[in-house]
Amino acid sequence: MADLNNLLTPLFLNEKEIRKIIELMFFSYRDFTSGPDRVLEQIKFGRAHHRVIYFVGKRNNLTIKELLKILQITKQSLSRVLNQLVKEKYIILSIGEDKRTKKLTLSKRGYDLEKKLSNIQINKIYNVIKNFEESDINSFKKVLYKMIDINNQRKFDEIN
Amino acid sequence: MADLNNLLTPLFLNEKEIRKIIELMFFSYRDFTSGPDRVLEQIKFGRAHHRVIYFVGKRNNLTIKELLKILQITKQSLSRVLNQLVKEKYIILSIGEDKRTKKLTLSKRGYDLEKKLSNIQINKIYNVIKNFEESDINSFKKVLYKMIDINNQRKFDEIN
DNA sequence: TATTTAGGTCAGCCATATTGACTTAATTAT
DNA sequence: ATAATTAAGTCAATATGGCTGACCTAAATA
Repeated sequence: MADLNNLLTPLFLNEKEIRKIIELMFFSYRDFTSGPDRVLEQIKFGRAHHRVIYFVGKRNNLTIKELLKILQITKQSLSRVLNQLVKEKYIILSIGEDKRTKKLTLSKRGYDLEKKLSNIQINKIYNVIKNFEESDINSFKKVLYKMIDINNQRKFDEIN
Repeated sequence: MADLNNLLTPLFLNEKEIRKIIELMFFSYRDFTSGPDRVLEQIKFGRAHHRVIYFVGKRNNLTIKELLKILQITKQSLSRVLNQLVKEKYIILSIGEDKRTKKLTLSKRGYDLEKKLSNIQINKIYNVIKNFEESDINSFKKVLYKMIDINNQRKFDEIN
C-alpha cells in the first residue's frame, strides 16, 4: 500500500480523510435502513424481508436461484424469510418453464408493502439529492459503484 | 412528495435512478464490511467488535456513555462485546476523573487489531478514490454526509 | 442411465440486537 | 445532609438473521 501520510500525497487521500469516509459509510447506512426497519418491526418482519420484496418487486418472475445470487445468503437463510412472505401472501410462487424452478412475484399486498418501505428510502434520498447539482450526484454514484467488489459490480449491472 | 416521474423532473431525480442509489448503498456497504468480517471470524469476533475498537482507537479515553452515543446500541448489547475485548486484553479500562465513569483505551494488541481491520477498508477506499478527481470525492462525501440523519450529522461533526 | 441442478427441509449453532428489572457507587441539587 | 440523578453493570428472556451439515425430491441434461 502507498504511504497515505506522505507529504506528497494529495490531502483527500490521507488516512484521516479516508477514515471519515469509513464513518460516513457507517452512519449513512445505518440511517438509510432505520426508516424501513421501524415499519417492518410493527408487522414482525425484518430487514431481510424488505430485501426480498425489493428485488422481487424489481424483477418479477425472479427465480430463487437468481434471488440468492443477488442477496448472497444461503438458501436456508432465505427460506425462513421467503416462506413467511409466501404464507402471508406478500409473494406468489409459480412454476417456471423449467419445472424445477419457481418464479417469485409480488401480490398486490406485497407490492403495497414494497412501496411503503422503499418510499421511505426513496423520499430520504430524493430530499438529499434535490439540493445537489446533477454532477455531484453523478460523482456520488460513480464512487459508490466503484466501492462495490468488481464481481458484484457486474451483478449490479445485470439487474440494472 | 414530489412526483418523481413527472416529465419536468430532472432525469437524475427519477424513481428509477433513486432506486439505483438504494442498490448502490446495499451492495457497497456489504462489500465494504466483508473484508474485516472475514478476519474477525477467525478470532471469533464480529463486526460489533470492530466498531468498538475503531471508535476507541479514534478517541482514546472514550467513556462508555460516549461510545454508546456513537454506536446507538443499548449498554446490554455493548457489554458482551466490550467484556470480551477487555477480557482478551484488546481494550484497557481505567477510572475517569468522575469516578463513576470508565475510560476505554486500546492496548498494543487492540491497536494492532484495529490497524489490521481498518487497513482493509482504508486500502479498499484508497484504491477506489485514487482514480478519481478530488472534486468527485468531495461530491461523494458531501452527498453521503447529507444521507445521515441531521442529529447524527452533528455526532459525526463532534468526533471529526 | 447417470449426473447435475433447483429447490426444500431439519437440526443446531452463533452474533447482534432488543426490553425490562434491578443494583452499586458517585456526583449533584435541594 | 439528604435526595435525586447519573454512569455503569448485570440477569434473564426474546427476536432476527445469518451460518453449517445432512439429507431429500423432482426435473433436466450429459
